[in-house]
Amino acid sequence: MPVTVLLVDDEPLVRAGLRAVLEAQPDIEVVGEAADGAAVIPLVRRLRPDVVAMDVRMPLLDGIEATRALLRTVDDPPRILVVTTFENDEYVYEALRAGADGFLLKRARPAEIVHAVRLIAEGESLLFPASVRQLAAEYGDAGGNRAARAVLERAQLTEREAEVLRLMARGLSNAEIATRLVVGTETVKSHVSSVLAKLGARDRTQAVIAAYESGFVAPG
Amino acid sequence: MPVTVLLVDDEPLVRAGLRAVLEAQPDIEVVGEAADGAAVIPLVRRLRPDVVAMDVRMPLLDGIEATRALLRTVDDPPRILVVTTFENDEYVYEALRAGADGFLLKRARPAEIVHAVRLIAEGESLLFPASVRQLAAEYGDAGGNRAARAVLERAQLTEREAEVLRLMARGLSNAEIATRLVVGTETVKSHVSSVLAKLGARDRTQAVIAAYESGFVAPG
DNA sequence: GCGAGCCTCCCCCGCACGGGGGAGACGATC
DNA sequence: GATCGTCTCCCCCGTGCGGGGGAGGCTCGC
Repeated sequence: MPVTVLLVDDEPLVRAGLRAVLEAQPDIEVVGEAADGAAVIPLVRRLRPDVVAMDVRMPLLDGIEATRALLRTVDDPPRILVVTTFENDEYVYEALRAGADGFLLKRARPAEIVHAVRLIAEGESLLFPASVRQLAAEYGDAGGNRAARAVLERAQLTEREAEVLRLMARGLSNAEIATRLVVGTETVKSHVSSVLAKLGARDRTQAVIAAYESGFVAPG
Repeated sequence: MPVTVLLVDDEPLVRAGLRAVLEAQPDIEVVGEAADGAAVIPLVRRLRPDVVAMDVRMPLLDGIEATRALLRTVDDPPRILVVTTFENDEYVYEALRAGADGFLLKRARPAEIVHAVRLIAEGESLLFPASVRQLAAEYGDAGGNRAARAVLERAQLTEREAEVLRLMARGLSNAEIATRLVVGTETVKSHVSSVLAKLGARDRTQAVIAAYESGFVAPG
């Protein structure tokens, strides 16, 4: 069964673009569109999409409020992928706090967009978009850590996972962490994988960066 | 030809211990001992050791001053390995600033001591002793970043290496860094290796940690 | 002119890492 | 009692990573 997607954006052009990109994939199906946040809830109830790709900045009801409303009022709500134009849009972080599962730049390449939808649909997070952070930093991002903070708030690491992340952030290898925690390396790998998935990090380096950026660990 | 080592420590017991550990190695030779910093310079001139393993806290002339004096007055000075009892000894960081090449805990296991001497002799740095940082953190290290700061001061990264480290600290892979810098991945690997060597880091994760701890990159 | 340092690229190679599965044990919750 | 989440451990497998070499071209300073 294909991944079903509902597009929510006030610009028809963007909706058309997303539709074209996504429908080119055999395993992704765009089941509906909405032009503003207010129309989302009834549509979700009727169409039951797996993923809602939602713009943040919209008239009437913005992406943040729409996200809150969705999660509050709909049973078994869809996964929410926030779409934004700007790499350092504080609305995005608000949306993540509200419960969105990931975010995506409109200028992303088609392959990235497709990848993001698939990941989100699989229940993964998409919270460490390196490209976003790079761009943000290049443009003098003064609040990049807001994103990371939102990440860890939403990450919901278990106690053990948090412990593992702390040790990763001290530079320990999986084997060293295993020794330290008196468990097998396979166990550590399992925890590390969970941490990476929850943070949306690709590798341990990115996870450690997220830990620093979020204040989960602090220099000094 | 073996690595020649001069031991400098005011405690005979420590000297004897280091000698026993080091001389057990076929490729390491202890060529002399000194009980305080003042005796070091003439001994170094006469014995020309590859490595001086030097205590920091000594009567008359401490390890910091002895290090400064050595580097100032001796041509082709030996590599200096600072030996310390305490994991968070600010004298050590002073010594690193003065020009020491690495530091070592007295409580380290023999294999680690041997390893440290060999590394130092080969011209490598030993500036990211994870064990030290771990212990320091466990004991409530409030100034652990002093060590890291000293590291980067001494690391003497080239412009390119610094650039690569910055990108590593943004979570980029070697391939991504290569694309960004418009060079080959082999080139990036070469720079990364240099960075790791200069920082005494074992892998990119540790390098990124050092970057954060030193303030080379900052969260937010 | 010549060397030193830097940047660039190349080779081989071992291994830790991370993805993708699964599975048993335990406690809490329903 | 059944279910869920967590923690634990296991398998296979591809590959990015890092160590170990080397080498050519460039600029700078002696």
